[in-house]
Amino acid sequence: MNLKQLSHMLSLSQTTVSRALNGYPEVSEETRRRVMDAAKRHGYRPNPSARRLATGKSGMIGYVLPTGNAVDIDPHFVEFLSGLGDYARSHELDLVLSPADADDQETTYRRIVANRQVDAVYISSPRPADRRLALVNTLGIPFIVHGRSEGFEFDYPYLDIDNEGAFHEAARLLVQLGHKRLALINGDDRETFAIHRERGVRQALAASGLTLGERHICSTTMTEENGYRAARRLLEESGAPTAIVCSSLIMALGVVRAVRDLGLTIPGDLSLVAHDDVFPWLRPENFPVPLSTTRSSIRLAGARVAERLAARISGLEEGARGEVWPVDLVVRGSVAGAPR
Amino acid sequence: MNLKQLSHMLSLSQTTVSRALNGYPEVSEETRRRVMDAAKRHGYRPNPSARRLATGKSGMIGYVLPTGNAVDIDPHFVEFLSGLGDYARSHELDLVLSPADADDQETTYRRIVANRQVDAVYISSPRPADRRLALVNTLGIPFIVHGRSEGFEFDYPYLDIDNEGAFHEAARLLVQLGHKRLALINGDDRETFAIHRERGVRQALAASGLTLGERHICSTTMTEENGYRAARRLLEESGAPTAIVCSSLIMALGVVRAVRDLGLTIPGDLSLVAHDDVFPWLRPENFPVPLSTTRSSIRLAGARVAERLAARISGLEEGARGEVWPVDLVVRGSVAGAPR
DNA sequence: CGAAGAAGCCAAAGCGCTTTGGAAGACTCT
DNA sequence: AGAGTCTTCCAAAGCGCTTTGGCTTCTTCG
Repeated sequence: MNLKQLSHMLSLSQTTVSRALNGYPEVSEETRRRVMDAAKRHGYRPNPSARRLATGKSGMIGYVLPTGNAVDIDPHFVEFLSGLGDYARSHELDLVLSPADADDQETTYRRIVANRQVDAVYISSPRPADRRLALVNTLGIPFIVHGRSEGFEFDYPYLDIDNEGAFHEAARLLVQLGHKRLALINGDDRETFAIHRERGVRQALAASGLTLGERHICSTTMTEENGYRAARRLLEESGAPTAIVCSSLIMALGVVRAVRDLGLTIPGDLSLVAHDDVFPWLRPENFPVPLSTTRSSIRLAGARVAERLAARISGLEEGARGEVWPVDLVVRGSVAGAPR
Repeated sequence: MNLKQLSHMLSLSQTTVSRALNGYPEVSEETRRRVMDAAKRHGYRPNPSARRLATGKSGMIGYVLPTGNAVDIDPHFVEFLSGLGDYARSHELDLVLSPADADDQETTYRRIVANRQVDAVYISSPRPADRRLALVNTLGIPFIVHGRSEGFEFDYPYLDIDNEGAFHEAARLLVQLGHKRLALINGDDRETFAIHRERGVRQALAASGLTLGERHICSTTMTEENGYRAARRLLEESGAPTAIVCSSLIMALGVVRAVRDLGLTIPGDLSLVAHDDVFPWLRPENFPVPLSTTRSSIRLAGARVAERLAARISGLEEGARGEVWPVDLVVRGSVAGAPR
């Protein structure tokens, strides 16, 4: 059942039927009702390929997926996706994943824009002066950044959590508990979120006249193993930290293992706070010692990003609105006063 | 630059240019070269929307993503995706994720097929007599199942690992080590993979005249917490198992925690084997006691599925070929002779 | 009463590609 | 030489929608 047949059946022109269906004003209410009715009765669905060719709109949103043998997709991605799906599902919005060589995403961005494959894209894990951002900005496709970049002349729309504030709070709490030697086990410090977190910790320390020792900061991919290694190194050196702030629950798993291996205890010998993106399959309250966290649901962020992308596509949202979500500090058993 | 302009520029008809570009034989080699050359020089790229409207082919593969408030996407998904991306990237094949209400995926399948949004789909985590399978089979869209179903009249193309064999091996090893009371902490037993694993364990036990006690089998979503709960229940009852086979590394995390909480040790009091899908961020060799596993890279499976989907789209693969990958049993420190 | 304006509809021209059904010329064969 | 067969190309008809420009008909108002 296509437009031609439907309009024939109604003894109307394709123009009128098309307009009736798409809510244009040049058609009487009565006619519109008749058309809508017939369309529903016969289960008419406009052919997206045709609509697309005519309008250039695809009704899909895009994400360029960095891949490569040495590239691992972050497990956070799947939670973000859940949220995105939650929104997209109810709006018949599909997501196109375009895999790209992690070292050359530009080609892919250009392709999906030139081909008009998607109406909008989102960008995640941005870095300072991220080239992708500059690119999509000049390409002129609607976009939203999940996270933030730095060092651009122009503004851009984004959704981020208050990483700096969150880690500031976490560090401040630890300082208040008497800790003088803090360490930060961070994610990849080429990414903005990690920079913000470090900044938050440093500022909290500075506020009490403390500093983050040069050897008291690590930044690596967020795996259990890297968490373990970092913690071991930190804890085995002289002047070991009495508190650690950690960028991910998965790394915290490694920290906990290291602490155990060294015969130490949490929070007796070491206080630990980690960031929790809220995974359904790994919860901080279930750590051997319930883990204090800075918490923010990445899934909700996914839903919000989808919502805003949809709004931008339909022109409801414009400009470079940035949105920063506050982060909860949830105190559990893994923190205590500094040992002496 | 579109076909019209290009053909004008070459003083050829659109027909000829189109055919030259698409490798049809009705065009002389010399003309073809001229056309190819000009196309490359002017960076001509056929408009996919137009091609799509004309041919009905989209050059994309699809996946219906079950979503919902109570639905969590499995973290395995991201690894599978990495593999899929590895292949797809080098073939300019995009993946369309169509989020659907987990309880009504049929509508979405029908939509993407009717709209010809994708050229092929894959189905994951199938259950016995899975309706999605019957559906795509009748809808006539090329597909591949990642995993297997059971109880259908028809054959279908799939890629699966030898779950039954893997768990058979694991259980057999434990039995050989003298364990008489085994337990299985499984995934959701409505899914075929879980059924196969259970079958494998049961058969290994049966071969030695043993059985899997009714209360020695659990099946739940694969989270750390569920692993913990299952293990606690198992280990606190009288007649507790001396060995556990576990369907996921994440659950195994919970098992290890439970063992610790109860003051027991691995492998002294309990031997443990888990299935490892090979996550970059959580590795069995880094468990407190290196974990024995049945190992199979889900990432490689993703790449293979993409490859086969591409083959099916281009007609290189036909029929209902099933492919079952063997699984490695990797023995590490977490297994030992049964305590007495 | 006639002109101007609004409302409601339509025919047809795109969008940019593929594919059908020839047609013209070159070549082979009897 | 004439019939038949390839080879190589082309014009035009789709694919199914949106949108432009215009044409009636009906109101409204001086």
